[in-house]
Amino acid sequence: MGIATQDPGLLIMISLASGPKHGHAMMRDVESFAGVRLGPGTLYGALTRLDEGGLVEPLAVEGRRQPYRLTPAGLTALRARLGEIGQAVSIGLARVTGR
Amino acid sequence: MGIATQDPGLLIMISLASGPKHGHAMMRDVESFAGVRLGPGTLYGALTRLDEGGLVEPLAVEGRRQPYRLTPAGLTALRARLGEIGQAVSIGLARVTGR
DNA sequence: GGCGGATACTACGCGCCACGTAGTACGCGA
DNA sequence: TCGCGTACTACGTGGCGCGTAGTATCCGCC
Repeated sequence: MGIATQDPGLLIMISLASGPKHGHAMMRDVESFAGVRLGPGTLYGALTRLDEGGLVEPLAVEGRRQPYRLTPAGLTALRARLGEIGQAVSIGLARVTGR
Repeated sequence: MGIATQDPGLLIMISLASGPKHGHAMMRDVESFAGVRLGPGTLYGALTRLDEGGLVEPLAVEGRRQPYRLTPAGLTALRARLGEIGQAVSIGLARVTGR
């Protein structure tokens, strides 16, 4: 579990924030930093949606690999999202620890 | 999760972490601390699922109001969840700021 | 040189749930 | 008594998370 079973799109974007990667590399990265194993259906489905939403974009194919990177809009969206989530989480942590 | 903000269950649990509340009060609380407005279908649906999962439990009805509170299991789950999300978010923030 | 395993995807389908809309009912102030 | 806010219940729909299966390539290794 982990952030577990939800929002693969966010995990993918965090992964791409450290540089362009192809699908399989994102799987490994996400698993290493969040402990979440995304199946292929989950990962590539979310990746396609992020692409359609203009948050990530494909780079030139490298053999069997299709690399992606964050678009400027994606980076902006990620920052905003992380800020909002971080705020909600810190409020939550304050509430669960102060009792 | 939203890490998200698309996880009404998490928002509800954070709301209940500050004390028992009835549905409508959670709506207001969630909107105030997360800026997310949950519609009735979203809120009560998620609340029912949390109840079925043993994470929250209903208290005695007060007129038209049905209050809920976190169960011990719910509090434990919330703490764990917030910790995991917080870690992923801090990693993400480090990545988006260090470039 | 063929065999097995890791890599890197594509394809497909099921089921849950986020979300909106509509409807019900009570209470309160003017 | 009319309207407005409160507090829900009921219901339908589409999206997407997730698993499974299939395809193809590349790399040793004996």
